[in-house]
Amino acid sequence: MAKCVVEYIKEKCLKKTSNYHHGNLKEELLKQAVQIIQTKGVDAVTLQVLASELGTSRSAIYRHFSSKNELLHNVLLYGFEMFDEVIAPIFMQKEKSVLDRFYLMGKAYVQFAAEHPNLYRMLFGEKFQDIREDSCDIEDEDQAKGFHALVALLVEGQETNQFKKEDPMLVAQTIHAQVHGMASLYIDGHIHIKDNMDALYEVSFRTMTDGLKLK
Amino acid sequence: MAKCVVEYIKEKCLKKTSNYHHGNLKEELLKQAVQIIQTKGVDAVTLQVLASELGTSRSAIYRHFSSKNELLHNVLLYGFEMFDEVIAPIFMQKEKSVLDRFYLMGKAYVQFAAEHPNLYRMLFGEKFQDIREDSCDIEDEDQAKGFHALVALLVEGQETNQFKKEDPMLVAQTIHAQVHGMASLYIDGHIHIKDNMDALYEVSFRTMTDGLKLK
DNA sequence: CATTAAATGTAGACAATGTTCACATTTGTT
DNA sequence: AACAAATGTGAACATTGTCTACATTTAATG
Repeated sequence: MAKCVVEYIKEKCLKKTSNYHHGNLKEELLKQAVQIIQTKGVDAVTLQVLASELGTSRSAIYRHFSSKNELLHNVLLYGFEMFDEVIAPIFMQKEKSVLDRFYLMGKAYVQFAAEHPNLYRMLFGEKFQDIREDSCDIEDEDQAKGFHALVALLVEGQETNQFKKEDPMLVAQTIHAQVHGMASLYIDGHIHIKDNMDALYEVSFRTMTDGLKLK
Repeated sequence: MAKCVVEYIKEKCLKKTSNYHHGNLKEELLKQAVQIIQTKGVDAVTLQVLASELGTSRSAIYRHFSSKNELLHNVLLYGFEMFDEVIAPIFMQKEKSVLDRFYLMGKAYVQFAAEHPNLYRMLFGEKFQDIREDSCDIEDEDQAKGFHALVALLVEGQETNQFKKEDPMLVAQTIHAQVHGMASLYIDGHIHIKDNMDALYEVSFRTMTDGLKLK
């Protein structure tokens, strides 16, 4: 009922000027794709849906992207930017203690995954492995940026005699595995115990940091 | 070249008796599906490929499975059995110390994922979340079997004053997150540093157990 | 053994998918 | 004003999962 009206208005608005040339179809396509991904998952992104939602045709999309995969590739870039803007700044808060920054980083990481499960799966899952490898942009600029900050934080902890002296790279990967594991298990339905994700995070953080500390 | 001969022989063998009734198509379908999954991933499992590989037609499959998804569901059952046969026995080796059993369990877990990445992704990934939830068989008998053994091991460690007294369920999930995280990052291409997966496991194990131990 | 019923396999259709191609329209430049 | 570049359209294609009507083989029953 109400949806019909919405559809009607949308149609009107889209037809406003000429209806042939859309103007900024490329950007609209990306926005629409992101929205569908977040609400219904990446498999729900269909050229047909994408096109009709924007009042155009499937083949028009190929004027802006050489393939569906290339479109998703662009979405991935946005996703990594978003992710980075959430995580990276935390490492820079030098006024906070090393442990506090650890805590906040992990929390933010898990929360991002919980709030954007479908996007998170795209960023770290299998499906777009090739895309990540192809574009050096991502591995080196975005994701690795956060990772290197993590390593730096570990070194800082070691040099101030708070942490044991293990290989910082390996420790960073250990920590990444911990938060990625929590996030993945959560968004893939392996943590049933009624919403005690917070309690799990506390125990994980305590265990991990106790393991890192100098005795 | 050689493939043509193989195809020819396979055709001959399949045609041996009657060529109409296959005999044990259901089992063959499952086997074939598993093989394709392990070599090319679950997305490569196509009814067309499945059928022609076995010298039959797409629609014949529907005499044995109500849908492609139900076929994959059966594969999932086999997968969980395999997984369980690898992991569960380790917990039972009472002659070994608690820490040793931890070490071996985690190692076996990660190795299973590394050796059967596509199968592992099916078992713990998002795609078959619904299937896992539907069939209580899996959650309660198989996967949870290993999980409960892990909890029991933790309790044993606590009662013998080796481990801190945290909620065993939450600690078990922490540990699961750690190994699942390692496994996932590895098979999804996030651990590049030349095959030092073993070194990573050592650091992770040390950190985790140091965090669990009573000081 | 003959007949019937159940199990199993086949061919063809369907809609939906991503992709391509020839063609149409709009925009920008000379 | 004319032309070229950019952008959008509609029809076609092969491939996907699924369904239906029909064929054949196997099993059971008289």
